[in-house]
Amino acid sequence: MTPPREHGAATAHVADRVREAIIRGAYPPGTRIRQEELAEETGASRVPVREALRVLEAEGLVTLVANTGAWVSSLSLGECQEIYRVRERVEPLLLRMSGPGLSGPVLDELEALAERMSASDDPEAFLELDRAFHLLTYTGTSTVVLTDLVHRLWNRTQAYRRVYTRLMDDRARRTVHDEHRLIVGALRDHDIDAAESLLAGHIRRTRRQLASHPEVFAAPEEG
Amino acid sequence: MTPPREHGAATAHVADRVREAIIRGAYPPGTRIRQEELAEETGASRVPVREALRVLEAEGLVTLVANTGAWVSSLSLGECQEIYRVRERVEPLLLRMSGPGLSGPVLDELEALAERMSASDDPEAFLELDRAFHLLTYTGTSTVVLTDLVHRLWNRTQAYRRVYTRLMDDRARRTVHDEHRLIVGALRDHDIDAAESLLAGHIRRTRRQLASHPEVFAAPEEG
DNA sequence: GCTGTTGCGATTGGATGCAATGCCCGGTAC
DNA sequence: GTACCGGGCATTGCATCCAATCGCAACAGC
Repeated sequence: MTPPREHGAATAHVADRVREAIIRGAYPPGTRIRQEELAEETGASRVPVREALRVLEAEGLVTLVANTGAWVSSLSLGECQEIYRVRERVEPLLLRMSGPGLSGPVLDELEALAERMSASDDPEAFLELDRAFHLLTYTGTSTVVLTDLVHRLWNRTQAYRRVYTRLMDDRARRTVHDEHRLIVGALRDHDIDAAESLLAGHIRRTRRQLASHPEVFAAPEEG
Repeated sequence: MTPPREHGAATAHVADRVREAIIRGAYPPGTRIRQEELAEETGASRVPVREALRVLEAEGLVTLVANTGAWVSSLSLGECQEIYRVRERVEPLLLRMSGPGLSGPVLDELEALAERMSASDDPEAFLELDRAFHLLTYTGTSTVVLTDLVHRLWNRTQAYRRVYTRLMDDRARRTVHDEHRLIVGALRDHDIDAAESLLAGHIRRTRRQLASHPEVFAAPEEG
């Protein structure tokens, strides 16, 4: 039943699994993570589990307290705004580097994603397609530092986007779809300046909307 | 001789020590890091050493290869340029948030640092004072995400700044000093827009100068 | 002389066991 | 009733031990 994994991959396996679970929403912010549990679930011992937790801590996804335990990181509204402000500055740069490298088929796929998004009204689908859309716009470059940074920023805020998504009204959704279509259009036109500034505005607007919903950051009741 | 450290701090202790050594230049890029050696040096066992290496890997300071070993990370010219481009966008933002929080005494200290820098002509002193200067300009805010990001970007590029510093001629140094003084001036005037754009130009110029010295990124001979 | 191979030593990866710490709960004093 | 204290248990932190892997060097074949 347990496929024999290769030697030297246990830590990465555990980290990948937990990261994925956090992003997927299976482990919401504040969730306690117990080493032994994780070890059992992943079929590893506690040593690679602990290394994985250190990795996730450095990524900002997990918070470790010495001699006490590990929890899925929570963000305050302020910290989340900080991340969005960084994204406002950094993602347009990444888009600038990526845009010229996006092939026709990828642009078609972006358009399709934007279309599917506006067709569906399931918040979880919105969340997933939105993420897929933006991250796909960043696949036109092989820059590693910048791409990695942006992925991390997305990961850290994913849980809060998930909650916020459920609060969006039709008008807010419409605006997002419009912006997405405009961004694809600018990319098609090779108007990278326009794409960059559209994206900056897109993120900035989202940040401000998020700021008007502080209830997103209320710590959920223990249950 | 070995002061009894508190329980639960071994990993952090090892990580701090290695990070400091990398920044100080004691471990240049490409240096092999052996677990047992480190364990002996720090008085810990290999378990916390391995956790520390994972942390440093996530910070980009160390490169781990499974079943093979750990090395101090090297940057290509391209990767370094990437980091500088990120810094160009992100540090002005941090300065914007920090500037209003800088007290009079801190501004005086910044001026003193800039002065000491232009007085000395030792490259190592230049390096250290430059770092101290910029990081001090970021102490006026309690933002944690952004501050941490900027520190990491500085850490990853420190080794290359060290090499480049030795290649700078008088004109290049003069320019740096002038820019530093202008930045302090703008901060004193509470002209945050000016400070931001001066800083962006400062980083951008450095990036371009660095790009014209690709020899900085040549892998040193094995020794 | 050069190339491919095989075995050994060095090093890393992971599991287990024990020590240290913190938390929770019951008890007690006020 | 509340606040403080102490002990047991759950959990984490770390050291030791063993297995897996890699690199290198000696050797055999051509």
